[in-house]
Amino acid sequence: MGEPIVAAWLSRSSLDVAPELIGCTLVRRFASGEELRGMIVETEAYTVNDPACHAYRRRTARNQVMFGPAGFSYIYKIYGMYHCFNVVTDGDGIPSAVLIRALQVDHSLSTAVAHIQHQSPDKPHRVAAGPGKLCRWMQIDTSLSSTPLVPGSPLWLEQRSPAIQQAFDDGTHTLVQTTRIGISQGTELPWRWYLNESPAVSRR
DNA sequence: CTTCCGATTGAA
DNA sequence: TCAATCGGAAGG
Repeated sequence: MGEPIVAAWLSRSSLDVAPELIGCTLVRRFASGEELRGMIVETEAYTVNDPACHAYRRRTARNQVMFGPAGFSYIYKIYGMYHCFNVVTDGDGIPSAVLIRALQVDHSLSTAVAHIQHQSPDKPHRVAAGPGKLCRWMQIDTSLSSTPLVPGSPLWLEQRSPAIQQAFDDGTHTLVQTTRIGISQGTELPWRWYLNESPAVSRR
């Protein structure tokens, strides 16, 4: 277990938070007490005055949580069959979020039940290599939207471990910054980041 | 109300 | 390259 990420740390521009979330851990906790973990290896930032942001046009029932304070989940259904998980960032009244696009899973930490529940055609290291895939693997759906990201909740975040931070510091881990995927507006904005050394990045 | 289409994925 | 599949958002 790492140090929990608190709302204050997320209360900054999504453009600052998104790259810093790489190497951090997303934790999914079930009512049974079972937990699934994955290291974040790919993120995208969405912010104000960003035509690709769901909150660009107006406040709606779906995107309202993005208008509130940082530290909550924003989860939506896409293409009628997948879900996407976001972390709400920045101050109250500033709609912005970071889309978590891929997790690197350490299968030695996964429990037997978790293995049974995720039947995926992919190789094990790719089970969470994409925003829709990570939600499928962690069993995340819209019922978990607007959840506070704090320990003991169904979802929370943990800071980079000392070992991971060291890997960034000594250059073993490097970040790639590029343009976002799957959008039709704001395509020129370089607001996607991924861990170059990870095999779990959705797309390069 | 009706129409359109998407912050995706996996198969052809 | 393209279909699956459906809820939210836009348009009339």
